[in-house]
Amino acid sequence: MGITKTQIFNTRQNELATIFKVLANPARIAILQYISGQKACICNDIVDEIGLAQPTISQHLKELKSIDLIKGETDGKKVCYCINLKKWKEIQNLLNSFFNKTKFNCC
Amino acid sequence: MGITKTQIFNTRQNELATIFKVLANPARIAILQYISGQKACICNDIVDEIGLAQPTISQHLKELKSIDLIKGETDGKKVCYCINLKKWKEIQNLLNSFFNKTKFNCC
DNA sequence: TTTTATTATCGTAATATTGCAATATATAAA
DNA sequence: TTTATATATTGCAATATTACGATAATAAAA
Repeated sequence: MGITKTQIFNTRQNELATIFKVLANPARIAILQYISGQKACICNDIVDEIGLAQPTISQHLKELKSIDLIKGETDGKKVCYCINLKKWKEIQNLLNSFFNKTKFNCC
Repeated sequence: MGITKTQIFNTRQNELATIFKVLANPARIAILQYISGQKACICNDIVDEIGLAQPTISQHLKELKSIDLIKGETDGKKVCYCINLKKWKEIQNLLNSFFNKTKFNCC
């Protein structure tokens, strides 16, 4: 036990949970907010801005990439991280659809 | 180490992360969807519906209650759980605000 | 009061997450 | 080629989460 029983839930429920899980960390929220406010998005700037160690930031970026929320473009020895606008809107729509589908039949 | 460094993030970032964390589990997604589709929301029905043990469901309900997403009304020896409409919309607005504030200056 | 039914809490095992030091990798500069 | 810089990966310790059996608490029914 201790592991989430994904088998007993449907694809959409697991997909939603995965998206929420990626967003469920203040460092990743801060990274998204920082990236979105920059013209050039350089990873080391994020390390300076957020105040976590470089490997930690790198790991958070990897998790954000895992659902395509950001994309990293290699530019020499630097990597430019940016919001993936298409996926961003897609996820916003998915979450709104979840919130809107909920009806209020009781209480 | 191992603990999220909430001190280095602002209140809004931590609040968003907390909300996302509560939603970051397929069982809790399924519970919310089930509750929202019922006229009378009885905890034991949820146990039968979801397929997790009663203590596990009880714990998930507690987490959903922790951010006021649902409210439980005692009715004899049963408890009627319902979506808290006010908070539900509040959270939807908060998330949309987060998604909309993000600008796309690069890439 | 005793029994039964419903939900909550406690304790615990298994697994996941967070964060960092050390190190690896990759590319540019010297 | 060697050195310096930027980012990724590995390994590990601390903590958090998930799930459930056992049990407690509460209230209706007998």
